[in-house]
Amino acid sequence: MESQHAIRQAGLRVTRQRVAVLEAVALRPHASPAAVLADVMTVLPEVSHQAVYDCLAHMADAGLLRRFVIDGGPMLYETQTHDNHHHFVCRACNLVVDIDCAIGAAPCLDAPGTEGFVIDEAEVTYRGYCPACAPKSFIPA
Amino acid sequence: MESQHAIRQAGLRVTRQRVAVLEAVALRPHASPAAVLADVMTVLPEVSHQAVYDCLAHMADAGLLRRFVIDGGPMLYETQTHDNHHHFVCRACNLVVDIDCAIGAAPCLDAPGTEGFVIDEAEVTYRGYCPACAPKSFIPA
DNA sequence: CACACTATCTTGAACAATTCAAGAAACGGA
DNA sequence: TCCGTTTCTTGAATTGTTCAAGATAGTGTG
Repeated sequence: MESQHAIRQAGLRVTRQRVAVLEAVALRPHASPAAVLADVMTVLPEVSHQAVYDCLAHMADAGLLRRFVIDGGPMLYETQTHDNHHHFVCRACNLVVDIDCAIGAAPCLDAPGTEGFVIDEAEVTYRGYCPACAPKSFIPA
Repeated sequence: MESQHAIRQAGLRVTRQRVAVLEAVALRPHASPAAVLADVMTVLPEVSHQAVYDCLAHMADAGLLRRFVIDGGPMLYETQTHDNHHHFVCRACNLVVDIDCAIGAAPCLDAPGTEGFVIDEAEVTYRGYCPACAPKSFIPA
C-alpha cells in the first residue's frame, strides 16, 4: 500500500513487480538483484530476472532507491535515500554495515582544487574489521 | 629499471610481464585491465590477459598498486599508493579525476557509532559534473 | 654457471553479472 | 472498455573476471 504511493509519486507506473521489488529491498539492509529476485519469487513465482533489473534501475533513477557497489561485487540497493549515510566493509567477513555520516548532511563536499567542478554527492566506503573479526586479526594464525 | 626494484622490494619475482604492467599503469591515470593489456602488448606481443590480471592482483596485494571500482565498471588501478587521494566521477561524461584529501592523511576515519570496529581506510567517491559538463547540465535540452 | 624448486605465464574453457532484442502482457488515461 | 505506451517475459549475447593444467622462466644454491 505504502509502496504503491511511493512508486506513483516517483512518476512510475505501479506494477505488481515493482511493488514486490521495492518491498523486497526494504526488508533487506543491502539487497543484490539475485537476492531481490529470490524474495520476489516467493510472492510472484513468474518474475523474470530482467524485470528485477529493470525495476531496480528505474526506481534507482527515480530516486526511490540508492545504488552502490562494493569492490567488484554485484550491485547493491537500499531504501533510505534521504539520510546521508555511508558503508563499512569488513576485510575479513565482507559484512557491510551502515555508518551514519559524521559531518552533516553533505559530508566532505568541499574538496580542495575543485574549481569548476560541481560536486553534489560524496560516497564514502570505510574498510577495516568488524567487532567479530577484529580480535582475530591481531592474532595471526 | 625503477620498476624492477619496486617489484623486488615488494617481495615479488621480477618478470618482464610485471615490469611492463607496472609501467603501463604508471603511464595512465586510472588503468583498466583491458587498457593495460593493450599497452603491454605493444612491448610484449605475446602477453595473455590472464598474466595481466595476475600481475595487477599480485601487485595490488603487495601494495604496489591501488585498486578501485567506479559503479559496476571494470577494476581500475593506479600507482601512488602513498598519498591519500580520492576520486571524482562526472555524471555526464564519466571522467574520473583525482581529488586530494582535504582532511589530512586519513580522512573521516572517525565515524560515529563505530565502537568495536577497526577502521583503517576511508575511500571517497565524489559525484557531480566536471567543468566541461557542468554548464550544459544547467541548460537542459 | 648449471640445477632444481617454485612462482608465474600461456592457453583455453568456464562463470557470474548484466545487458540486448523481440514479442506478449498490462497499466492508466480517455 | 479501448488504445497507446510502458513494462514484462523469454532467451540469447556481452563483458569482465576466474579456474585449471601444463609449459616456461625466476631465484637461490652448490
